[in-house]
Formats: sequence, C-alpha cells, structure tokens
Amino acid sequence: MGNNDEKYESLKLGNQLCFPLYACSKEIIRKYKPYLDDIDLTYTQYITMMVLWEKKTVNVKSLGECLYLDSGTLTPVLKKLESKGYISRVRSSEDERNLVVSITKEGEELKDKALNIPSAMGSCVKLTAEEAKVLYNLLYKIIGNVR
Amino acid sequence: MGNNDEKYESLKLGNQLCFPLYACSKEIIRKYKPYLDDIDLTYTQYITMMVLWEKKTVNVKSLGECLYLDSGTLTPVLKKLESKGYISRVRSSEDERNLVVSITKEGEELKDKALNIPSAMGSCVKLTAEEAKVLYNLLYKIIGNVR
DNA sequence: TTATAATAAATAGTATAAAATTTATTTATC
DNA sequence: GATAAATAAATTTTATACTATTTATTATAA
Repeated sequence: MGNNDEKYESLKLGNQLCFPLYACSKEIIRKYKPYLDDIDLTYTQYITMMVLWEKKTVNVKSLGECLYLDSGTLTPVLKKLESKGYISRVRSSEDERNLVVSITKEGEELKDKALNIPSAMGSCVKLTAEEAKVLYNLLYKIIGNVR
Repeated sequence: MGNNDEKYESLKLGNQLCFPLYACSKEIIRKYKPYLDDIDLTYTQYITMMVLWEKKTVNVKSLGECLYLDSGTLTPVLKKLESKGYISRVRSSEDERNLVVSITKEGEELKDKALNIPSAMGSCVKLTAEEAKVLYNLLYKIIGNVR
C-alpha cells in the first residue's frame, strides 16, 4: 500500500456520496412502478399530478420550478396527461406566452385511487420517523446549497 | 380545515421523501456537468469508469451489479467509452456469453484528469463530514431495504 | 414607434433508464 | 448426445432529462 493507492481513494465508487443518492433515487422509483402502473401513471406524471392535486391550476413555468424540470421535459409529460384526460392545457388570455395547466374532474378522481401509495412506499423504505426526518432535511439542505 | 384536507396530506409533494431524493440526485448530477465536460464524460460514463479504474477488468453482468444498471443501459454506454478509446470490449474465451470490459492506457490516463472532481463536488454540496456520513448510511440503508 | 430585449413553450438532438423480447451460448437432464 | 433450461448481451420500445435552438409573444428603450 504505497502513496499511489491513497492518491485515488476519492475516485472509488464506494467513497462517493452522489452515487448512493443516484442509485437510491432510481431504486425507489422502480419500487413505485407496480403501484403507479395500477393508476396508469409514470413517476414523472405522478409528481406532476401531485402539484395539480394541490394547486388545481399552474402554468408550465412555475410547475417546472416546483419539480426542478424545464419545458423540454414537461411538455411531453403534460401532453400525455392531457391525452389521458387528467389535465387541460390552455394558453393564458392575459399573456399568450403562458400555458395554463388545470386539473380536470377525472384528474381529481384519480387522487382517491392514489391515496394508498404513500403508505405503501413508506413501508418498503423502512426508515424510522426520526431517520426519515433527518434524511429529508439533509436532502433539502443539499438542494439549497447546490442551487 | 375539515376532514377532507387532512385526508390528502400524504399526497402533497412537500410530504414526500422520494421527491427530494430524486431532485437532489438530478441537481448534483447537473452540478457535475461542467467538470465532466472537461474530461468529455457523462455522469453514467463517469461512474462506469470509476469501476474500471478500480477493477481494471469486469464483465457487463457484474458491472451492472455494481452500478444497479442492466445491459440495456450499459451496452450503449460501453460502446461509447470504447469509441473514445477508454475501454476495450472482448468476448470471454472461456464463456462466449460474457463480454469482458477492460480499461485501456488512455482510460488509465483519464484517471489523473478526474482527480480534482470529487473535492470540487464536495465543496459545492457543503455538508459537514458528520452530515455526509449520516446521509451516506441512510441512503445505503434504504437501498438495502428496497432491494 | 420601431427595433431590441426578455420571457415562455415547444422542438431537436443526445444520453439515460426500465421492461420486454431476441439471440447466442452454455449447462443440465434425460 | 439431443433437448430443455438457464444465462449473458444486445435490441426494441417507451419515457425521461438536459442543452441548445426556435418560435411566439410581450415589454422596454432609443
């Protein structure tokens, strides 16, 4: 074990913080899949609907700020949700540059079908309430620092 | 504030643990981009090279187990890294089903150019050593629970 | 008021990812 | 030894994501 080995320690996968973040995010989203399949939503469509369930109406710009996504990602997602009948997409009359996204009756009804998902996911992540809180705060701390 | 509001609390974006995980992962990978652009690697190519820097040689199957990725994702990544001259892809003579991925001299040389990246990323995430350790352990705990 | 700047979505191009299927090869069983 | 089962990659399909560009619209400045 000479100098040469220590030099590259920081480049080992096991010493990264980003990699478990990336892997954990993907693995959890994969775990969501069977539940989301039941209501015919993808993960991105699901978090988009969460914003709509809460706000009823939002334009693409501020939706993107909520989800940290831009129009390049959101446009096809929103068109898909529109084709499923869960949202409407209408240009704002005050400012035609803005596209106003609103939830439909069908979209509202979907909310009840999704009610079981959060607890189902919680029970497969298996953290204590305290651990979940610590993790939640650390993640938002990083997001705040990075942006 | 009646019963009806509380009923849907668990479906609010702000009450999810998965969403900040997903957002945090993406934001950090976005932060990596300028550093990775300098050495002409994408994030997926970077973590693939990390495994190769450490192991020198690995087949696609076990590489996928390291990275939680399958051949559908890895095949195009590995072909790209091969075209850049950083790795070689050769079928195993003992078992032709296995594709043996090995690092080249150019790939080894790239390691030195990547040496500054971990500390640069660490300083933009801005967690204390203790916080980083707690986060690291929680993430691997979830990965272990979910899989 | 007309050219310029700014803003918001959409689009194009590249790279992931996951799931399912296909192909090639090897192992196991009869 | 032929057939079935298992394994490993590659391929296909669908859906994200990011960057950069384009288009349409609105606001601003000379």
